Amino acid sequence: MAINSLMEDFSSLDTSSLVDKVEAKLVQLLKDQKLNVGDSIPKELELAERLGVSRTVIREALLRLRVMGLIESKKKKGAVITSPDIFGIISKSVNPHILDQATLKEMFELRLILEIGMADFIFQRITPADIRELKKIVSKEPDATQDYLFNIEHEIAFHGKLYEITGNETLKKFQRMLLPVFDYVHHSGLLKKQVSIKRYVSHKGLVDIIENGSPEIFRNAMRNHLENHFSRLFE
Amino acid sequence: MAINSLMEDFSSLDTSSLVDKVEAKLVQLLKDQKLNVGDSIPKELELAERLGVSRTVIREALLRLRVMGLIESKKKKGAVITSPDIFGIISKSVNPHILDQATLKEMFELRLILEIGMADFIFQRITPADIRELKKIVSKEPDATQDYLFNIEHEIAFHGKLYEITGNETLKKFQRMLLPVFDYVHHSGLLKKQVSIKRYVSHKGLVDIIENGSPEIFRNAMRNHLENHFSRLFE
DNA sequence: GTTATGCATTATGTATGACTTAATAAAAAT
DNA sequence: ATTTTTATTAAGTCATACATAATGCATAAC
Repeated sequence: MAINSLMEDFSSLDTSSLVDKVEAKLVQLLKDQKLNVGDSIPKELELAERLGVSRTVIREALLRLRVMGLIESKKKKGAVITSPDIFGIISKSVNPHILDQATLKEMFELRLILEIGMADFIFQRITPADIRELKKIVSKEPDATQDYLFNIEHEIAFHGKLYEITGNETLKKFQRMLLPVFDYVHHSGLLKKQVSIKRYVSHKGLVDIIENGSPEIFRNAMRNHLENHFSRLFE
Repeated sequence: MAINSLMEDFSSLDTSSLVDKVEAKLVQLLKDQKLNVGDSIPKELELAERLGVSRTVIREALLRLRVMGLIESKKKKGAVITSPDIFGIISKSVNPHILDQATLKEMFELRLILEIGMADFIFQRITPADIRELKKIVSKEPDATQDYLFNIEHEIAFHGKLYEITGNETLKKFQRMLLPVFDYVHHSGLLKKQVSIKRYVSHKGLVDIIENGSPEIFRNAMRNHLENHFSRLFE
């Protein structure tokens, strides 16, 4: 029993640093005081005084918030609250060369999941202008013999447009984050070799379905279109 | 011509702070030198000396890397490279109270996309043990009249298990990040009121399909299962 | 010989004060 | 009234000192 309570004391040992605490306090300040985007928070010195720590600590804590995209600090004006662009922030820190291989492979999979799952949003929000643009992109589709880079570019243009059609900016940013990863994984030795470059449902086929089909049909078509990628994962 | 070169000067105007530059240099160091996870980078003072800036600047730059999850600094041992847990990092900064409404709604949509899109991975990687567990969860399914919190808990248990089955840890972390957002959006006035709580394909129905059906069938069933959410977005 | 214990060392963490720079506001000049 | 100058303010940068905690080594204990 005595040991038990001792253990509890151990587990509840506060291992967090001063900066950690200040950071938590500041985040809570943002939450509690219902501060809106654009509002400015107290000056470094004032915070330092109020929390009874040095300006150094305050600066580090504020810096963390800044890296997380919660605030933006301007000279003279102090720090103002910003609407955090999460994926903008992290896409900066998503570096295929640094991420471990397991994570990279999982992000590769994530793309496949997204493109199959987003069918309903495409059908719900597509406009005639979108369809025209898709057709324009498809009309420029290079045949397999053409320059590799040109193929990549076309891939990105087509699939990127699909993301755009969903009208979901967060999703689009997510894709932008995934792009370099996908390319990296595709060419690294991380996956099995591409067995056959059979051509499944083409981009043109997908556009036809978008125009005349349904989300259900589109999902299966997209799944088929991505078969080359899936087979490298599953077989 | 003069104007042109002037413009170039403008565009290339270096607006970045000292810390920005040091940060970039450090990231490049990680990339170039092919440093592996676990390797340690030079000490603060050494970096300060080599780059000709104060330790303060170095510390700020290192702090950024730390917030991004690229390094971890230990006393005495200096900073060591870590495998960044991206979603772990951002889920810390995903705070429904701080994110703007548009982003929140988009993240709500993101969940729907994921759960429909992940069918293939479920079917590919599911084990008999998984099916048993799913059935166990379903057997405890509360009827609609029961305690609200209990329902939520059940929802999370079931859908969380599905994510787990995909074997994609990154996806799972992503879900954990989305969870509070989803709950928040569900109850805020952000979406249209839930028109009818018709019951579509049930959890039990989904399990049956997982056992005897195919990814194609599952996708449509899941789409139907989520109809209540979709209708709040689309109608 | 192996295991504790204590001590010195080292690198990050925190504190303080001074100075630089840039943005804003106030004052002065036109 | 508008522009220019000046002063002020708060963040950015620097230097230094000390605190704290982890590591390794030396010594002591068994």
